[in-house]
Amino acid sequence: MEPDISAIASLIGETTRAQMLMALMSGKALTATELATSASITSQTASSHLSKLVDGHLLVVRKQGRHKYFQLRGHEVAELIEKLLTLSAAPNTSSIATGPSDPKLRESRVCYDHLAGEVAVSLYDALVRQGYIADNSSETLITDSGKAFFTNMGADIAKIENNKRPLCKSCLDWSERRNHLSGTLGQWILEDLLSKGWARRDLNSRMIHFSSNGKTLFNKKYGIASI
Amino acid sequence: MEPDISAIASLIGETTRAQMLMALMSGKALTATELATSASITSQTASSHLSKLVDGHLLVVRKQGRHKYFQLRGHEVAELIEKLLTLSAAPNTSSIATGPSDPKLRESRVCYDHLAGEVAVSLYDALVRQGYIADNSSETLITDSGKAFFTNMGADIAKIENNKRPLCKSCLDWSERRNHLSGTLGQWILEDLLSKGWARRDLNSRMIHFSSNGKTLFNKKYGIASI
DNA sequence: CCAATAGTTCGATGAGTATCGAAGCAGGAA
DNA sequence: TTCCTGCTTCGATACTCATCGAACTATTGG
Repeated sequence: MEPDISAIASLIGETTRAQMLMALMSGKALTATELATSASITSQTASSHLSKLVDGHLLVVRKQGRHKYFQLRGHEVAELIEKLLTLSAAPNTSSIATGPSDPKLRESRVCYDHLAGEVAVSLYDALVRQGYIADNSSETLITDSGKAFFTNMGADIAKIENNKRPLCKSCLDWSERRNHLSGTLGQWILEDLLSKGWARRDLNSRMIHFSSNGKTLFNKKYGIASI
Repeated sequence: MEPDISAIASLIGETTRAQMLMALMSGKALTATELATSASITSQTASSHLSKLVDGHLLVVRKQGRHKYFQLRGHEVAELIEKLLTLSAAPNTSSIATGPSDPKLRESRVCYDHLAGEVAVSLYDALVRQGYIADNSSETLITDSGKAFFTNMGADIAKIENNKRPLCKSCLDWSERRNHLSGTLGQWILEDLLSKGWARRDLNSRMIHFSSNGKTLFNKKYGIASI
């Protein structure tokens, strides 16, 4: 028998559940009540939805005291949602025509485990321009000079390369409609800039807030031309 | 506003519509009645579903006389369904535990525009073994000797490479749980072996039937060790 | 022109399910 | 213990939507 794709799709195909999943695209683990309030429903309803999402293997749950922390099951689930995002954003751009309600969200946000938005697209372009990654329109690769560059930045390339997941992967940005960097390297960049204190996650959204100093350093280190 | 992923997901999240989409994963254009019978519903119901799928930009329709031919909108939609397939197949393997009902389907089938199943996995392995493609666990690439090999096979590499779509792309096979070849090269291989008459599409399913002679030639040309 | 086939529209029915109030359970705090 | 909070279970309600019969439009073939 072919697997039944409708089971998983119908889990996502419900507005409130979809809202919860989008909230979890921040990569953070959220409690049941946090997810309930973010989707504007009661805790009873949220509980029902969340158990369905866990049963459907889209979420994992970790119990901690009297709290239950929910998270996306892994990057595979995140990638599925990304694909849905780009397909959802594509056709309506002309018909809805209104810009994004939140310009800050358009500028920089988290896409599960890597950076997205204008900043991420600029970063991608800058890395290509400097020859650290190569985008030959078929696939995205890290170059030798790129490996040297990231090693110099403090990354353990061998470690993050030794993974089933691709090191580099271009991921279509739904707001910019251009490539940004995903994969384990994209993951490292996000973790690195958070640990360096250049930016911090928003508490309640997928947004990323750069400090003005952090933004300057980020642009300088990665050779991004600031306007 | 973030795009609403639930709209598209709910289109797929209905069993009969999902069946129709799976039927269209054969890559062929099918008429409304063909899709209706394949999903065991009346033409009225099918008509309703199909118009929703077209409105949701998952299908395109082409009118020809009194027939309406439906097709997946493009490889992006096919890739979304592939991702759903692998996620759907993954968790239940141990719980359901039964093999695929149709061993022929497991052996070789079409995945929108490329080959899938055991044959496709063997092909992938053979190409890697001979150094025609390189799978460095991060991404899949065609090598120079691979380019020479496929040019010798009659492919116009420059033409199929000059595309927004990746030339090589590994695609996880849901039945084998291993990589097979997708992308424009995977597309070329399928078209080539069909045009050479080594195999033919099944009329009513995603199955691919190799002629015994065609299978021998296929194995020989691509250096696949037959058991 | 008439018959046959492909597909659509409309309306009624029915199944599935999201929602929340009320009650219950469990972990942590006083 | 007693209270408070986070989460779950149960049951009733309401809403969405898949389904099909019946009637209708459009295209092809004689």
